[in-house]
Amino acid sequence: MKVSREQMAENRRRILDVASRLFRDKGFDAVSVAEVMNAAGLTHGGFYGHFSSKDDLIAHTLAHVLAADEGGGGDLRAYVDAYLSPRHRDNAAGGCPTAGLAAAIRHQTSAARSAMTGGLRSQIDRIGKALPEVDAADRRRVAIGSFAAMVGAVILARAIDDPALSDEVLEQTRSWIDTGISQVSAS
Amino acid sequence: MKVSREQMAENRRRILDVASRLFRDKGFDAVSVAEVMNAAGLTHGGFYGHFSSKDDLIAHTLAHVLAADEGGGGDLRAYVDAYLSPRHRDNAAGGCPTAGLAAAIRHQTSAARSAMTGGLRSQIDRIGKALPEVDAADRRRVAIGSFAAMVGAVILARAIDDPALSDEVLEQTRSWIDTGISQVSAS
DNA sequence: ACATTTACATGATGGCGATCATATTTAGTT
DNA sequence: AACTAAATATGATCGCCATCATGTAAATGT
Repeated sequence: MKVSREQMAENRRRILDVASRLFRDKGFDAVSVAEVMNAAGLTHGGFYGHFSSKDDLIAHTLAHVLAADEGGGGDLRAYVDAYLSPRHRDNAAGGCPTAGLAAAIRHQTSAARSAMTGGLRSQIDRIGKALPEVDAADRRRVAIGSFAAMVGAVILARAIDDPALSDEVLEQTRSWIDTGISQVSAS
Repeated sequence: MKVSREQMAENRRRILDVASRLFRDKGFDAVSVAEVMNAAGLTHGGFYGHFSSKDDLIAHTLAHVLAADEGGGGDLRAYVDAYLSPRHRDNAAGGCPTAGLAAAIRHQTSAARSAMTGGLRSQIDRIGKALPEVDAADRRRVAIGSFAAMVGAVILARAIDDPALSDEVLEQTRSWIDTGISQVSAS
């Protein structure tokens, strides 16, 4: 049955939303097209009316979720703390798409890689701009170094099978970033 | 045809070697059992004489490659430089298994997660011991923070579709680690 | 109202890949 | 030398999944 133009747009949005959660949670390969459609309250048949292929869905999902992901623009200290929290580690489905998906981008189409590159570029810029206390000359280094450490720490913490060591990776990385930032502060 | 006891052991070693390269290069899901066996110069049939399942192969491969990966024990500065080089970024198949596989471990069996955890623990220890110039109180923080940044930077650099930005992520992270380490040095 | 288009549902299809069954050949053993 | 057991090869099987084909009914335009 046909649905209203508006309803269709909402369906598409819901597909992208649930796809972004499922992909972050289980990875691109482990999520089937039918699973995404079911999670969006539809059946698999309508899929190709919205996207030309699963790869196309992946690329659009990345653009969608990276555009929505605007973290790091405000209070950087709070952002880093939340990023390196056990809560974020344990919430891959709703967490940072970079931490959840960046490593898998290597095996995706060039459209997906391009979307991810754009997302990373603006994320690095946002973090740099949120470092007013840091000398301009150091900003880019601090932004990139900190973000790399954050992403790496969350990936490692999620991989580790020992809660104590996993927590320690998060905490020590937070402390390492903290000292790194304050030591290059202009004040 | 049956082969000698010794030949079989060598076959098993070769299976693990090629599997570790293929998995690092293409990811666990994108590599089939038959592909591994062919790369090892065998056919798919003999596989289940060596391993009970693909998951079993993954777990053994991780233990194999993480035991072999002894980087970071010697000159730390050289290790960091090599790790954050374009050469390492472009050589996932032969590169650090943590950078290549850690993010995918979340979706693997507990045996695989356990193998990875052990590998990470010893890697962090090795880096800590390679930091003689750093105060003992700071060693763990520096080791974990640096390693997280290294892993994160390589993952990001591999995800980015723009050579200039990818190179910059590597270089800025190297510089960030450099200043971070020297500023907590005891000397 | 009617015609037409279209979004979605249901139901194939085809290929790939993990795993299993069986045959073959040869290393160990006696 | 003959026997047995084992390692690998060849050839199914079975399920999953991306994609396609077709039906249906409701929305939109006239």
